Amino acid sequence: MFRIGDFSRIARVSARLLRFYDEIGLFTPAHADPQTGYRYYTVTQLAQLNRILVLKDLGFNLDQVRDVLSSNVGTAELRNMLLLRRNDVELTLAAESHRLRHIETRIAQLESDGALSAEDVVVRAEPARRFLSLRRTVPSFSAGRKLIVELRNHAQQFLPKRCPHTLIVIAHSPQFEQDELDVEFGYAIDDDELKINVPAGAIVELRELEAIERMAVCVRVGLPEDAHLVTAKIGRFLEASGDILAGPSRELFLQAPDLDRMHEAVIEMQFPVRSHASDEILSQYESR
Amino acid sequence: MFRIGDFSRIARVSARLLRFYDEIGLFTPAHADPQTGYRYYTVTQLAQLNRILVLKDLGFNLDQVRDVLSSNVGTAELRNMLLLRRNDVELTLAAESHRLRHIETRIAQLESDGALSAEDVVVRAEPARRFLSLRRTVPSFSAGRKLIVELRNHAQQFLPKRCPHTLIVIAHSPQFEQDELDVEFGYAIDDDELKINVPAGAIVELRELEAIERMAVCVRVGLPEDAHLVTAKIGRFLEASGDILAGPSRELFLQAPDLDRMHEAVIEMQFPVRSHASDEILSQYESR
DNA sequence: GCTTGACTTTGCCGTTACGTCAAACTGCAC
DNA sequence: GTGCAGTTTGACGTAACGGCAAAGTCAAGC
Repeated sequence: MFRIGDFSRIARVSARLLRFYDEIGLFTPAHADPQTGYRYYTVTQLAQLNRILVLKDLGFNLDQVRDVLSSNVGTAELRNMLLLRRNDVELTLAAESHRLRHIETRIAQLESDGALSAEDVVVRAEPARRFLSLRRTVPSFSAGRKLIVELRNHAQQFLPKRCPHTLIVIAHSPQFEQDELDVEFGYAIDDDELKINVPAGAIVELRELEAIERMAVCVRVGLPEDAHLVTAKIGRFLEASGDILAGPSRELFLQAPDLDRMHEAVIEMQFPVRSHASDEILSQYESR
Repeated sequence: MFRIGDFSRIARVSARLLRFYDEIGLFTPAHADPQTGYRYYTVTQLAQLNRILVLKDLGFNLDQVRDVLSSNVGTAELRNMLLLRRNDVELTLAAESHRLRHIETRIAQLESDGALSAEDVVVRAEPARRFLSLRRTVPSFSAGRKLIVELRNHAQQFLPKRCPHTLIVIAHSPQFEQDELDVEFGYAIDDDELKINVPAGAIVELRELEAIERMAVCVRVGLPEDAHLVTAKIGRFLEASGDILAGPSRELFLQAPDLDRMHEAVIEMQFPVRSHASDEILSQYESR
């Protein structure tokens, strides 16, 4: 029988932690003096404690450790938990190596430019949403603007009064095409539950706007004519980070005023990206 | 000027987070109505917020983000911070891939044995300490036991009354030698500040016991004759985890009673280990 | 038996970066 | 005026502990 101090020195665990584990019922002393409250541990408890530490090392949280130890879980379930853990660790591993590459990008930038550029480009995930849209091939962007009116006219009848929706323009043709632009104008529906019925023959079409796992995003204020500034920024970002474009870009109208006051518009430009190198690094771990 | 809800939707961060950032002074709204307390944000603040998100993405905590943004840090300092971050990320990366290998080891064990074996072997770091010892070559372990008495007799004069110390036995010769055992008996001094003077001619010698980064550890109770059980356990652990032995093993007497009651002793067996595979994985990232 | 110092107890606060209510107040449309 | 969506502050919860303080306990020395 050891008192908590001796036991903590032997087990190389702080006495505070032993008390904590006692408190949460994860690891209770073999004996506790009812008078004084003193905790007494036995050598055989060293093995128990070590089991806890091992499971913790594997990345399980204390609730899971408790479950495993109290044998609430059988072998099969334990195997599943381990497989889940492996998955999690692989994800964090991938995320961390991504992060590492970003950091190195920044260091390189700092050394060449002396400043952080491309600093307002952010990468994030974009969820899937329903999309009520029409798609056309137009000769120019300015011609495309008329499509906004057309979209509004044809879409409004299918949208309930107070249905939140966002105007999104998708550029299906590659950036620097000649004078044939394949663009899609549509409203993204935020409410997933809402029922919308669009007949087959309608001019607008209801489809799913795909989710994008990694979307490089930059906000622009003002006329679409300023878009090239943002494009250049994204270009520098891609160059620096080693990512590549992975799909048609989108323009999301965060704040869309009337057509005659477009310079007050707030537009988020979205570019799906894919990491060129991370696949290799990932396969490292996936191949085991 | 946006109210917090619109701004949060545009920036894709929760309103609660914006209030929190305001509260901690990281990101304050461009304007706040003194009457109502309503927060108002401008489009230009989107860029500021994005800068914050980028730095957070790189793994900086909010204090560091604040420092970087308030330009308390120059370019050189920022570079240093990035280098430090890179180091940290590389460490977590290495730790995670270690963890992944451990998890896979456990899965494999589970699939072959149907149970978790080697479960009470723990790997941890061992700090460097001063070591007051004598080293001999003896024919057998039982002969070695006399060395405990000799050590005590010769070491006591150099140790102050209440100096905490731990008996450690180091097996310098490989595990399964013939009948020549190179062993070292000594006391590890816990108090680093304490001055200890050992003359050059003394039988015991004061040296530094090296720190071990990864020490596989297992606690044993009772006679040294039972040591082979633990050795076998460690062996299985190494086999399963793919680690290899990386130095002389140690026996640390956690609770050393009198010589005639050795069966009550609590002994921690320590085996320095090195990961065979992790070096390759690490070099992956170190080579950039 | 008494003192002293080392040890232990409980309890409360702090950490990080937010999420989750709850009650009260505001803005805006009808 | 009224309803309702939006906003405010505030308090509490998270995971896994570390730190500190006041009070009680143990064992050894006198």
